[in-house]
Amino acid sequence: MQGRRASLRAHLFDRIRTAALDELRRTGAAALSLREVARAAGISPSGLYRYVDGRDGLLELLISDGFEAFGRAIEEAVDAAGDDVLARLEAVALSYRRWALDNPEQFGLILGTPVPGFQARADGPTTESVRRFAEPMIRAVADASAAGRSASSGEEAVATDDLFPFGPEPDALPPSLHSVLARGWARIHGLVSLETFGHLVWSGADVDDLLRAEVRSILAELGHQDVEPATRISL
Amino acid sequence: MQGRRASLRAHLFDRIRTAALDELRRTGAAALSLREVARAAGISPSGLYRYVDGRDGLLELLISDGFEAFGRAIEEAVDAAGDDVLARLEAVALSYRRWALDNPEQFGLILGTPVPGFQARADGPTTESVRRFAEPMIRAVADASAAGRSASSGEEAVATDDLFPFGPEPDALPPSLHSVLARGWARIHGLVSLETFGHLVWSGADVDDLLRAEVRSILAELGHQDVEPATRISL
DNA sequence: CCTTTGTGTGAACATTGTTCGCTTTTCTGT
DNA sequence: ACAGAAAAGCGAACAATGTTCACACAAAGG
Repeated sequence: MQGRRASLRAHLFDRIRTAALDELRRTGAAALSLREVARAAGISPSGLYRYVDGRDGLLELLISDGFEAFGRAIEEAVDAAGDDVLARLEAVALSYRRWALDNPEQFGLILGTPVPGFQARADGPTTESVRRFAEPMIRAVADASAAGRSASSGEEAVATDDLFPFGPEPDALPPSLHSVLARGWARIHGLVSLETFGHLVWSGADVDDLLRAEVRSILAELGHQDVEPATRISL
Repeated sequence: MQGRRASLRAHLFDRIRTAALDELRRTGAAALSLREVARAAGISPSGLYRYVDGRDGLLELLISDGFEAFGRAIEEAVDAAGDDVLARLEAVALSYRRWALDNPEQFGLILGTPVPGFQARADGPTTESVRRFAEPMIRAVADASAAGRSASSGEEAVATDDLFPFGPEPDALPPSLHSVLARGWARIHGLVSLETFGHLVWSGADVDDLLRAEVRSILAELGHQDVEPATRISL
C-alpha cells in the first residue's frame, strides 16, 4: 500500500486541527499554546513542526479554517432563504451575526485585531478561503444591486451571473460594486463585531432588529422602492 | 517635604506609562512584554508590580489611556467643526478614522478582539474613560436626531442640552436614542475597523468618501431633508 | 531616635516557542 | 528483495516570559 504514511499523516493532521480549534475556543487566540495543542493531539511539541510551521503556522491554519467555516455558514443560510432579494440579504446579515456569536474566538481571530507577526501570504490557503468566504456576500449584494437598478429604471432585470461571471479570479468585480459592497459589509460587520466584542451591552437593543433595519436601508439606497424604508426613529 | 516619595513615584509611573505605550506601538498588544516595559522604564520586572498589577494591569492602563486619547481626538475634531450638524457628524466619522489609522495597535487593543483574561471592572479607570470616549459621539448624534426631528415636523428646534442632560451618569440616555446611536456608531466603526485591520484593501475605495456617504445616509434617515441623499450608486 | 511603612532588587520557578541531533519507521529504485 | 534515501517523531536543550518571595534600603512619623 502506497498510502500507509499518507493516511497516518492525514489522521494526525486532523487530530491537530481539532485540538487547535478546541484550544482556540477555550483560551482564545492570544493565549493559544503550541505545547498544549501538541499535548491534546498526543504528539511532542517538536513533532508538531512536521505538520505546522510553529505557532504562526497553527494560527494560519485556524484562520484559513475559520474563513472557510464562516463562508459556509453564510452560504447555507442564504441558500435556504429562497429567491427574494431582501430575504437573501437578511439571511447574510443574520447568519453573519449568529456565526460570530457562536464562534467569538474564531471571529476575533479572523476579523478582529490582526495577530502581530502574521501576514497572509498570497500563495497560502488563507487567500482562497477568504475568497470563498466573501463570495456569498458579494453575490447577495450584487443581486440586490442589479435588481434595484432594474426596478428603479424600469428596465428588464438582468441575470447577475451574466453581469458578474467572477469565477476563480476575484479581481473580476466591477469597480462600481466596490463601494456599495464595502458599505454594506461594513454596516453588518460593524454591528456584529461591536456586539460580539461586548461593546453594545449598554444599548439593550435587539441587534437582529438593527441588522434588519440596515438591510432595508441598503436596499432602499440601491433603488428598491418596494421595500419599506428604514424605520424612522422618532424621539 | 511631604511629597518626596510621591513625586518620585509619579515620575516613575509616567515613565512606565510612556514605555508601555511605546512597546504597544512597536510590537502590538498580544506581544507586549512586561519585562521589556520594565527595561525601558529602568526598573526591575518585579518592581513593576508595585505600580501595576502584572501584565493585565499594564493592559488595563493602556486601554484606559487609549479610550481617553481617542475620545479627546474626536472631541477636538467636532469642536473645530463649527455648529453645522452635518459638519459635526462628519468630523466624528473622519476623526474616528484618522485616530484609528494613526494608532492601529491602540485601536485594536481597545475596540478589537478582547484580550483573553481581561474584563474591565466597573470601579476601574476604564469605565470612566469609556464614558468620556463616548460622550462627543453621543452628543453629535443626539444633536442630529433632535435637529432632524424638528426639521421634519416643522417644530421649533430644541436645545439638546435640555433634552439630554446626561451628566456623570451615563444611564440617563433616552432609550429611543439607543438604536440610532448603535447603528450610527456601527456604520462608522465597521468601515474604520475593517480598513484599519486590512480587510478593505481589495476595494480601492476612498474610505473618507464612504464615511461621508454614511453620515449623509444617517442624517437622511433622521429626517434631514436638506442634506442630499446618499450617493445613488449606478452600475 | 527608633519604628513602621513603603520601594526596589535579585534569585527562583514554572511555562512558553523553537532548534537540533538521534532513532525508528516507511518508501523507493534497481 | 533489499540497500539506501527520505520522512516522522522524540527528548534534551536554550532563551525568554510572567509571577512570587525574601531581603535590603530609604523615607515618614511618633
